[in-house]
Order: sequence, then C-alpha cells, then structure tokens
Amino acid sequence: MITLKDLAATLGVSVSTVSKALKDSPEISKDTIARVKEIAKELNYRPNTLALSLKNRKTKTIGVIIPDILNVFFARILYGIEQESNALGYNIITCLSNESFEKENNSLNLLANGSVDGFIMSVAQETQTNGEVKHLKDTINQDVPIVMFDRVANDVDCDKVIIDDFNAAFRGTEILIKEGRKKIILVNTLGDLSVGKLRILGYKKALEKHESYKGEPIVIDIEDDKAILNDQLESIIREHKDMDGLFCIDNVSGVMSVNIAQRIGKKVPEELSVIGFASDDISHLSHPHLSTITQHAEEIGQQSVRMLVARLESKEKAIPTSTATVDFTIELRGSTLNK
Amino acid sequence: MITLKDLAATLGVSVSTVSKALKDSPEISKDTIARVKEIAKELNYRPNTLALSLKNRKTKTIGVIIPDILNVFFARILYGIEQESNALGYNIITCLSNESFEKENNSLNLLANGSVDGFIMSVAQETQTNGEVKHLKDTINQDVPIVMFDRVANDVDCDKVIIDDFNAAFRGTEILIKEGRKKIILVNTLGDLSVGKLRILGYKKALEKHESYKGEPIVIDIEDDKAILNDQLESIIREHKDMDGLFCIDNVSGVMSVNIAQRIGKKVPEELSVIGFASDDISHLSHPHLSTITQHAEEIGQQSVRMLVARLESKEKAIPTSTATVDFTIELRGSTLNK
DNA sequence: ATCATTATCTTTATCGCTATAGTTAGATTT
DNA sequence: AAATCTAACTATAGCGATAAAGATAATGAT
Repeated sequence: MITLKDLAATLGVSVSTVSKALKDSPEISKDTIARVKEIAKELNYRPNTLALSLKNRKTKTIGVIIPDILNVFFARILYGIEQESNALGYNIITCLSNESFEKENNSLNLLANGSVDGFIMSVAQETQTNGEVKHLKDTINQDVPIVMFDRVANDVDCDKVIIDDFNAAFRGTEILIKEGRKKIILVNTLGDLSVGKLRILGYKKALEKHESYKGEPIVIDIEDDKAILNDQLESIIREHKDMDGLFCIDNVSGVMSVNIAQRIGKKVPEELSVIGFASDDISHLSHPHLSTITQHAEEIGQQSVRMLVARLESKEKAIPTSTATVDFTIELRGSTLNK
Repeated sequence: MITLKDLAATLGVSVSTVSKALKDSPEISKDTIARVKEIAKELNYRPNTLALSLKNRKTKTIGVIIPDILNVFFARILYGIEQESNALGYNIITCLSNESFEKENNSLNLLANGSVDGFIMSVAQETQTNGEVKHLKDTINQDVPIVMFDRVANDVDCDKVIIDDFNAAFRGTEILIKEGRKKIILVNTLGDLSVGKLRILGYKKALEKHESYKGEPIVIDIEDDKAILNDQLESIIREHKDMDGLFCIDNVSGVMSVNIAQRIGKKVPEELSVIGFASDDISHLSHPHLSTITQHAEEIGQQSVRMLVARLESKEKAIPTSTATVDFTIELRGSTLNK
C-alpha cells in the first residue's frame, strides 16, 4: 500500500506538504502541487480510509442487519439500501442475523464501536418473539443511530420505515369481499411477526366492516417450511370445500395455492379467488398469475438510508425520530375476478 | 464512545496500563487488572476496531462483490460467505455491482486501500463480456488477494471456486438422452456468461457422445426478462412440436416451461421431459416438480471464504493459487421420467 | 550497606492522515 | 538597513490502540 509517507520520500518533501498538495491547499505552490499529483497518480496512491475514519471520527459506513437474505423481500431491500448508500457516498457492512437474537446482538456490539456511523436493520424473529429491546436501546444510547424497517420494535424510539400492513391487508381483503366471496380464509405463514399480526388485523377489520360479509374470520396458521408447504396448502384447500376466497400473507403460498387449486379441479378465480403479498416476480409462476399486494421493497431500503444519512449529517444533534410509510400497490392479475 | 483514555482517566492510571490490564498482562498487578476490568465493563468499553486495524495493518474484513443480489443463487452464496466469515472471525463489506463494470471497478478501488484484507467476488456480466481484467490484476498486484467464484476471469491468476458446469450440463443432458428423447433443445437465458458457455458445451458434448441420439444440438437464446420470459418460452414450446426434451440452464425458465407445457396440453414428462438448473426451492412451484441440477450455493460461498482466509493468514506469502470445484447434485423429480 | 532484581507502572513511538502551529528565505515596506 | 510581511514549506499533536523501552520503588542477594 502506498502512503503519504512514501510519496513524501519519493519527492523529498514532508508528509504534510503532500497531504496539502493533494487537497489543492493555497499554502503549496502550483508547481509542487502538480509534482505531487503526478507521482500520486503514477504510484496509484489511495488514501487509507481507516486512518481517515479514525481521524474524523466517522466512517461513512452503514451497518445493515438483515434477518434472512434468502427472502426476496429482504434481498430487494438490501438492493435498495446499497443503491442509495452508494449514491450518498456510504458503504455498507452487511450482517445476517438469520432471525437469531444472538447474532443480531453480536453484530450490533461488534460494529457499534466506531466501525459504522449507524445501523439499518429489521428485527430478527427471535428478538421480536421474545420482546428483546435492550441491545437496541443500548446502541442508540451510545449515540449510534438505528433505522428500523418493516419489522420494528415499537418500544424503541428511533426512525422507522414501514409498510402500512394493516391497510394493505384491509384493502386486499376488501377485493375478495367485493367479489361477493362468502368464505374468505387467511393463511398465516409468518408466525407472530409484527407484520403478520398487522395483516391479520387488517383482514379481520375488513370482514367486520363489510356487512355484506356474513362469515367469521378464519385464520389458519401453517409452517413456513418449503418442504411441507405444498402439502399443508393442499390439505387446507381440500378440507375447506366451501372456501371461495383465499388470502395469503407471504409471497410463496399464494402462487402454490393457485397451482394446487387448479390441479385438483377447483377453478381459479371462478370457484376460488386468491390474493397474496409479494415483493418479487414469482406471481408469474402460477397460472393464472397471482393477484398481489406488492411491497416496494427497494423503496423501503432507499428511504431507510435517506433517514439515517439525514440524521448522521444533520448539524443539530437531537432531531426527533419519525416513522415513514412506504406505499404498496395492488396488482390484480388472473387469480381474482377483477380486471 | 468510551476509549482507553477515558478508562485511564477514571482510574488515574496510564493508558498503557489499561491496555495491558485488559489483556491480562503479567506486568500488571492482579489488583489493577481487576479494577480496570470492572470499570471497563461498567462503562461498556469496546475497543475501537478502526484503531486496531490501522495499527495491525489488517482489518479482519472481507470485501464481497455480488453481481446481482436478486438472483437467489447469489443470495445463497452471500449467505454462505457471511456464515463462514463469521465463523472465522471476519466481517464482510458487501458491494453490489449490478453486472456493471464501472461499479465493480469502483468497489475494488474504494476498498483496496486497507479497508479490507481481501475480496471475494463474481465477475460482472459487463466485465466478462468486454473481457476487462486490468482492474482485477491491479488489485491483486497491490497485494489484496481476490477469490473469484462461479463467474471467473480465466486470465487472472487467483484462487477460484467454481461448479463443474460443463460436467453438470453433460450429466443433465445424458438423463434426457437415456430416456430416449429424440429432440432435446437447450434454452439459454445466460447470454455469453462463462458459465452459460460451459453448460452449452456440456450439452453438445453429451449429444455428440451418445450415438443413440441422432439429432443436432439446438440452442435457443432468449432474453432473461421476467416480463417476457413466459411468452418466449410458450412460443418455443408451441413451435417445436416434436421437441421431447428441454434443458433449461437457469433457475426460472424450467419451472415456467413445465407449467406452460402442462397448460397447453403437452404432458410432462410423458411428451416432454424437462430438466433445469437450480439453486433455490422454486422447483416446487411447477407441477410436476422440476428435476434439477442443483448447485450448492452456500458451499461455494463457504469455500471461497476458506480459501481467502487461508491465504490471508498463511505465513508464507506466495502460496500458489488454486481452483476448487464444488459438487452439484442431480435431483430428479416429476418433470423427468426417471425416478 | 551496596548492587542487582523484581514488580508495577509510565513514556514514547507508530499505524496513516490532517489540522494547527512553527520555520525559513526572500520580497516589501519605511 | 532594520522591521515587517508573505510564500512555501516543515514540525507537531492527536484520532485509539499497542509494543517496546524507560522509570521507580521495594525486595533480595552478597
């Protein structure tokens, strides 16, 4: 690695002259500036970011903690985070918590010591289930700001970026109701994640609000294990012969359900209308294509970065925290009647 | 942020005493060690990684450059990289090149100045198409080692981790031949990526080798654009009425093809046998499920980390580079006759 | 009692960089 | 010609941490 010292030695001047020359300081003669820059280019000098970070007490680096990178929703968010970070001159250090509290905690501790200027994260499932928040609060108290997205801890005061899951599910359910469906079932693959709970609430609220709908809400919890997902869904579809509306709140079970229903002779959308949540393009993998409530995952990532950077670069230190809501869109395809 | 200096001030001792105490140095009395540790814990002291990296001239950080994080294959590899890095005590800085040479180049330049100890990367499509290698060689010449995975630059001398794509395609094609298929078509969605070329070669070689197969190889290039993939595939299936074997070399078109064929009345696997490449679980999204050549993506990531860390931590500086081949497995499901 | 030895700390230098505070020699002022 | 100024540098300190070298007092050896 080439350092200022090396350049100084080659040129026979002092280190500080080189440093200043590279910054076009008026203290240095044009001639020297030119010579320094030439040799710097020739030797391919690159300032050591570490040293700069140490000196400036900021790293221009964001720590990102993703619960599950194999989930396309999160992959897309990471994509958005990376894009926007880059645009604003920041790098990202990515950590994957794999839904584990311990890994999440480790990552925070490991990086909250000057390695990153702040965090962007979605809370791990385990953390959320156990209601752990101390590690999050501690980090913030050490003056390392956190922006949470999607899965947020309500009792932690920090910037947040969320989808209006309640409303999204409400609107999605309404579509089925307005088709005149009589028995609309919600299949929950999200366990007790905050977003899942909100979606279930939205679904229930919609059924409640529309007097035309006579039935009770039916929420069926199943496991999000790809090996058995198919079988679980098939059982549900076979058992509930009179089900004519199906609301799936993840991004795989909807596609599967359409395919299963078609195969076992339950016509979609005539006999069964299906709507799902989506953050990727697999809606094309069912026939008919799945109607979805589409989350703008990249936008969530971008927005998170913007909020964090705004805080990091703001002059006043104590801007109040805020929560941004990113829009969703409803994309109707062949699995519902509406077109 | 709490520093050694802070601890030293609180305790009324020197900075180096604190430093040594925290490392249980025999130079420091047990009593002092205890006092130091106690206050360090109380104030939640965490050593500044930046300062350590600067001092030690190593960062325990790996730069990872991923061409396309929305591709599940790469997401899985990242997953493997993160896991193994973590296990070996390394952090990762993730950059997404989005298949662009410029972004790839920028990332290398930005980090190859002491910010990372080495890189793990897959070459961007643009880089590969244009045959750019200078930036890669430059980085290595600056003593920042690179491990390339999957898409590798043949004329760069560095550690590599690959799938034996040629052999994988060869074996996959053989399965169709042995079923007695008479017209086996390969659909290429990978443009001129190195891995695509190898797979096509393997396919051709298999047809050539088996004298029982009379036809010529047919390679159809289509675009990997999700919006039109469906239509493109449907056209192919409709046009080639006598096609009875279909080899898809990415991880989506196979699933789509099975679904399309079934829908338009071409029975799978009786009239058309389909096999695809896969790195994820979408094979379950077709009916019958897609038979696949499965890449062990996580393993590729893990292996890459192991090779890089071995080089970084080796005493001798000039270990010769090597290329590791990660196994694939052939998983036969319902889209082929074999069971 | 004198010198060497320990135990236990402190000082200093260094990693690469920058900001601040010197230091020259030559030009300008009076 | 002495005093002042300015252009163009150099030296120093500090970011946080550590290793090497130095310091000091108490202990032990002879």
